Amino acid sequence: MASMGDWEQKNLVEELTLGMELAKQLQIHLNVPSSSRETREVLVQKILTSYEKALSMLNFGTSLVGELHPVGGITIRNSESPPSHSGSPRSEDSDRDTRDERQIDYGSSSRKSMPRWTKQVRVNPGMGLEGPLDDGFSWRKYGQKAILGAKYPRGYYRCTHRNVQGCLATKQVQRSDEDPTIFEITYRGRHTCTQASNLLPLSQLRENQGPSTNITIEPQQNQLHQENNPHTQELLLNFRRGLKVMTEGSDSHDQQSFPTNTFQFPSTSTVKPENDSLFPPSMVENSFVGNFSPPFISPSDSVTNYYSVSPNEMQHGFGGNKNFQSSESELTDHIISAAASTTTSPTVGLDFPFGNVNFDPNFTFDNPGFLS
DNA sequence: GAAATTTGACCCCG
DNA sequence: CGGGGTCAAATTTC
Repeated sequence: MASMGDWEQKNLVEELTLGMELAKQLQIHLNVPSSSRETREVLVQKILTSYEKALSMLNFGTSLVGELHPVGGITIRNSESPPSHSGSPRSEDSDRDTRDERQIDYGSSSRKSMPRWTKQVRVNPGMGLEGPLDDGFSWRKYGQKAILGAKYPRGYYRCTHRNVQGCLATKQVQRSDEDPTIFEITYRGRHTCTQASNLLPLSQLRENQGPSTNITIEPQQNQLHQENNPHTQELLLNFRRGLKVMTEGSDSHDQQSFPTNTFQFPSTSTVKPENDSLFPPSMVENSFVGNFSPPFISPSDSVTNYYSVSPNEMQHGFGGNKNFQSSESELTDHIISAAASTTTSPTVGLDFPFGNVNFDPNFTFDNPGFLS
């Protein structure tokens, strides 16, 4: 594992460098009248992706979005204006893009304590559906129900590969009463399926993987707080690149233990509009999967956090160890909401979770060459 | 014909 | 008891 640190770091540097290059390109484009807006946006997008990825690399161990209390309690972050369905119609029209906010809550629940987080996505009819529509996973609808007080029915989806791979991830899509453009998508459980299609990193992985298998992710029990913050997950997803992950917990808890998982990634999405949706699948969903912060990251020595991403998940951790949380059952209800994008770039499809990403304060780049 | 969706029944929990 | 979630048979779609 130690070797990985370098590897990660190297990647981080590369990623940031890439971001810088992209920014330069954008700069150039800004001065070139002929460059299309699209081109610029593409660049912006790439830049964002690059940074997100970089952040995700360092973010792992510490950050959760905002600050979750290490142990429990409820945290609410950045609650921009929650979609005020009821109250005043969102007067802010400034941002029409798909904005999303989400809240997570680690489930208190019972048996399957799986983490659960909600994302609200707003889709603009006008725009292309560029949004993050795809979370990359394939979902199969297994139910729809009218919910009390809600005008629109709620759709229930589960991972298509559930039977085959035991992927327990599910999501619920509920359209907001008044603003049909807003969809609240609640994800439960992480994907364990391997529908990888775009595993870019594969090549890298191979090289790196030592004796062991390539990306292996084992369920890890994070006994720490819950680190899986959706943001991170999202980040991960967004870049569909995986890194590697190592985890230590080897014991699998209740749920199924997937032997080693490889990360999964989304690539195809098969989301379809449900009957209640007015829009095409433009709505999105995103899912991610877990990540966590490996226990091995020490706060003090920052840099070495290598980390990896695995959009995979470990599903234990949350519920699995009830011990750590038993004392406060509440901790399960962390809620984080993030508002992401600012009014800028209406057309950016990605939402980015930035706003809340925290760096590890201690983090330092050892690498002198970093961003040189 | 296989796979996905629809939809009412069924189940669990508060 | 009722709401919310899931199952599963029927049906539709590919």
